[in-house]
Amino acid sequence: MTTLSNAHGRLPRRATMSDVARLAGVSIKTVSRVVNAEPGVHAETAERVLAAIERLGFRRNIGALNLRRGSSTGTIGLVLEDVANPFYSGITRAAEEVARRHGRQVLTGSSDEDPDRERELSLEFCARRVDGLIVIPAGTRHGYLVPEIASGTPVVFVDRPPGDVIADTVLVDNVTGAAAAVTHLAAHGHSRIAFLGDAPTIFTATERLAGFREGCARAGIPFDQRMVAMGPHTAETVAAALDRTDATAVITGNNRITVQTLRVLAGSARKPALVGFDDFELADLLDPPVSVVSLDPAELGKAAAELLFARLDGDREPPRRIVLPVRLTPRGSGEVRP
Amino acid sequence: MTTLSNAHGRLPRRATMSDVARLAGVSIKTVSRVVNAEPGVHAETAERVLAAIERLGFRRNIGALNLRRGSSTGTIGLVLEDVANPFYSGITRAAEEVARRHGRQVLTGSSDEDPDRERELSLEFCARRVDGLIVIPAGTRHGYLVPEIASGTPVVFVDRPPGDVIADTVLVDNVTGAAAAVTHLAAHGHSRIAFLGDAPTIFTATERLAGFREGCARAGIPFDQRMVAMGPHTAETVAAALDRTDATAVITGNNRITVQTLRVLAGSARKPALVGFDDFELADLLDPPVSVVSLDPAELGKAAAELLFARLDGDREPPRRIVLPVRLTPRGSGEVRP
DNA sequence: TGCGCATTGGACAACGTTGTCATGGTGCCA
DNA sequence: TGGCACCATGACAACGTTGTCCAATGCGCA
Repeated sequence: MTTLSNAHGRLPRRATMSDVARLAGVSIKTVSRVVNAEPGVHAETAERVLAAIERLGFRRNIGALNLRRGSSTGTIGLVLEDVANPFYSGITRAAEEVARRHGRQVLTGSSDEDPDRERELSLEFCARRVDGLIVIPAGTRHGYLVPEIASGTPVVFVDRPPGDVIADTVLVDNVTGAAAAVTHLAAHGHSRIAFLGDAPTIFTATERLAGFREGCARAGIPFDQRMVAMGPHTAETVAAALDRTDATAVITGNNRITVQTLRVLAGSARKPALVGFDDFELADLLDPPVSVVSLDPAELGKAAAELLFARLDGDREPPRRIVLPVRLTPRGSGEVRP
Repeated sequence: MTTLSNAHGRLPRRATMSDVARLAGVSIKTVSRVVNAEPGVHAETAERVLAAIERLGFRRNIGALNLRRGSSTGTIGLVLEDVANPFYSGITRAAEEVARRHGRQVLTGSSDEDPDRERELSLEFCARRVDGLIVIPAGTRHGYLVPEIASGTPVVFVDRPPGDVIADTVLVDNVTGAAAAVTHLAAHGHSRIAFLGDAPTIFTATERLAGFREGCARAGIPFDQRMVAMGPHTAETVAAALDRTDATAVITGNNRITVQTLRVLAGSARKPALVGFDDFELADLLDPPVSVVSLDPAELGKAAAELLFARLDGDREPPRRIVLPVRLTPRGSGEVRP
């Protein structure tokens, strides 16, 4: 049992090849050869070097290696809104997985929907010379990335498209999904359907609203602005929106809003039909089980990362826009009769 | 609208200070001065340099900077089990937050409970010269980190203690928590209580089992090995365990098992009382609402990161072991009568 | 005119590593 | 014994940056 601490004080300096070389009585280059398992080192010498490495706890400095080799840093950057949100952590995990297969590690950062923070994170990642960048945009202006991409750092945008530039983007089919939700509810007899969406500054929010309108039109339901409440949402705004309408059904614009709404409804006598955008754990165990329009976030993350690595592998086609289909999963909450 | 791509082919090289200097007609050092806002550069010269920087899309290479300065790389590493699990992504977010306050960025990696992967990730982070490491151990042997810590990379273990070394650790009070769950159930008249825990190789699993035994003893319930099923768990193993016992109440050992159990129970006529370890979103909206023993993962992440940064700020005290209290949150599922 | 001084710019080394090339020693064969 | 190939090892430069130091220029002032 070893005690891991520096209670003795004085911050030590990490051993370098130079230290190892001195201890082993060889040149730096020989140490390098041993570390890289290059041939041409006498077995006995290698032995001595390895002993010195062990003794000093030497570990090769990857930063210096990257500088010297001028090659990949073996990292990619991932800028998202909030890792603690299961939607984004699902994306993170999938991206991490793909990165691992390609021998890369992942730098993550949460922007909290703050465009400045998104920019700051992205640019700092670039300054660290990540091999590529996956960005879930918080802002609507991404010109700041032009020089980065021009300099060879591929960028893939996920879930929302970039503003004022054209670049690789992976989206989900928000419009079709929201329209499908309306169609589903209409098929169950609903005609007074409320839509609780996120802030209109957020791409997915307006897309889903557009899908809602489209669905209403197709179902012959006149669009009524009073049935729409865009976020950001708190329990109060959700409650107020529901009180304001006589809706028999509600479509919620993302997983956070769905949860807010479920909480509000739990404390209310009203039981409108409900279809949420984004799936969430236990949705099937609620009473009634919550119907959702969803896509596995892992698919988004995977698609984005694979697109990124295709670029890193030399894909020079014009920017792609991938739109992943969503799936309506009826579970009960959308079938409640008016 | 700019198209961000390299459709023209040929991977470009990033501009360096040397390129900027050539374009601006000055020496490299002058560029450095401008970039670092050092005094002693004629305004007009600085202007030229800035123009060149802009034109070339130059961004200072942080790797080279760190090498030269020999200082901090401005990163910390976080090795966890699975970012997609809300418990760990909560820790991640909190650690990220603290890191941000200290001007650091976070490298994350999921070990998937694989000790080799944990080791690989940790050592690679060290090779990248992270300023510190936060590890949620998958394995039980951590001697491999001794040289790293001796070389000045502080390491903090979270949620589970390290094996065969003594180091900074942040845990939760698993024993007390599990015992409290038993006490709670006993107070509601239960004496046949099952415990579904994770694999006994996992520290928290055995601790919680110990707490379970302690709680039984205190409540005067004879401990019965047949009431215990340790994981890993699937829907089948959970169902089998429940079928095998005549338990009127169940304690589940972590958030995954709780969810598995809820699913199994949803398809069953039995409605045992239930107390889960770890809170989870919507636990309060299930029917009945699920009682839990829990701690906000953010508190764990925050405590760990703060301990790490205390070390980085020069704290040389002997290794600390912080045990955070857990809280029993009765919500209904634990009150079901036998 | 000569001197000191402030201002501005540049040469050079170094961070830790590896690629290129050179060197010294050994063994083999004619 | 001379020539040669080969093995093991090392010297040096370079990656991109900054810290240290020195040089050149221009100014004020005696």
